Amino acid sequence: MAVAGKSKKDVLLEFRTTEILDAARHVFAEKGFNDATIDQIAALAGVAKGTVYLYFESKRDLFLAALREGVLALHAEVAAQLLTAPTCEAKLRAFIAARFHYFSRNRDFFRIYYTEFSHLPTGAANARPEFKDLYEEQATLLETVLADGIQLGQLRPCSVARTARLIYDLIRSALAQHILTDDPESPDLPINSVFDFVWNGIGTK
Amino acid sequence: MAVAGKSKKDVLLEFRTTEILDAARHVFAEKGFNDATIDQIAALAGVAKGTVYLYFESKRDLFLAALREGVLALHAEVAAQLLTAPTCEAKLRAFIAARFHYFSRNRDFFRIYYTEFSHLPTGAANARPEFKDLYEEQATLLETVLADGIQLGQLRPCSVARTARLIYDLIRSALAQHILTDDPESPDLPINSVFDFVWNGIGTK
DNA sequence: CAGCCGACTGACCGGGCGGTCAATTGAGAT
DNA sequence: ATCTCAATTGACCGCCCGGTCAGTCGGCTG
Repeated sequence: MAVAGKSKKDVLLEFRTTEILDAARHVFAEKGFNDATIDQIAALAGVAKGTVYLYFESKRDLFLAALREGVLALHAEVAAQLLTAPTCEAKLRAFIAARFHYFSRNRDFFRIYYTEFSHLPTGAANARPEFKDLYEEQATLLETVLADGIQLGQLRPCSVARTARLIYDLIRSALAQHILTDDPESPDLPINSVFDFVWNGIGTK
Repeated sequence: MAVAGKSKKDVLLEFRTTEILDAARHVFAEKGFNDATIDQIAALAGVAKGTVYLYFESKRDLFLAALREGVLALHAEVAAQLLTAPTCEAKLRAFIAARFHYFSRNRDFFRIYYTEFSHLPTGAANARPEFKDLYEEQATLLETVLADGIQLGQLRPCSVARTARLIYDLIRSALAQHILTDDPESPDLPINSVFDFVWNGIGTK
């Protein structure tokens, strides 16, 4: 049948694509963008170098594809978790927890996400405007939660944009501590620490 | 006199060194380590490429020297400010303010500091153990402030190491927003925002 | 079985840049 | 004026790696 015929080709294509993307994520995570080579990625994926270029335009394109795929999955998961949280406090906690859980399962991805994200604000020549949008999307999600909370009097008034960015980066920082120190510990402790820090600050009353 | 003779040579040496370090900082800040070239740095410093190698062993060595110089100056300034602060609350505020003021005056340096710092926790092949120490030193400073505050009952108990790291990264994040968006605005507003966030959290009460 | 076609291969190319070093310069010393 | 030598120069070298493409392979079709 037509469907099966098409699907057969697609399955192979998707298999190769996944294979290469996984290899890319691993090598990029290990070496960083500049020190990773296409040869290493191809070898890990079990294909020849030329094959990589049948599936991706360039090294940068491959990197961005690996990043994009991960970011989209992350955002989908976070958004889904937010929907199930009733209160503003629960939403904030869900936002933190969802990110911790996702990245605990995708450590290689966290590495490239973390460093790439750090490059963004420098606005260097290697600026990736297409990713500004992906990140903005999440920041906006958090801003909405904050704005609602302030509206309902559950949060102290503050600059929503500024605060959202602070919380966002705070979570990244805590994630780095948790993920990058091959710490197999459950993520529940850091999740609670971060939430408590954000919600209550460090001062007494 | 001997002093003058020696000093004459030293003055030239120091002049060239400074010249090259400033140029390096600017180019590295603009392009990042990999995309910066020694030729660009030499041109900006007004010397030939070979001259750079009379003063620094390698590209990496030059980069580290530029970074180290800035970090040492920063740390000296922060430590000095901390001494003048009587209470734990004042010390925390001084810690934040000193960093904002230093980096406002050294924007090129902030760029390389920021990105280099982001690479550290990834522990990639390009790990720079010598810098772990420089950073640790500051984290320890902050930990001492926190430990004292808890001791005196001015802070809620918490994991000192973990919290110090969170605050440290929070400041970096806020600095990035302030410095990297050619925002000429006075640093006082973000300083207060960060302090308030750290001290009180976002929740009501 | 023959012939076709698209997926895959990997030797090769070219450019870019870190690093070198023989040649040059010029400021004192004699 | 001439010598000396340290500081400086910039043409040059060689490596590395992203990207290419002529050739191979294997499965499907008639």
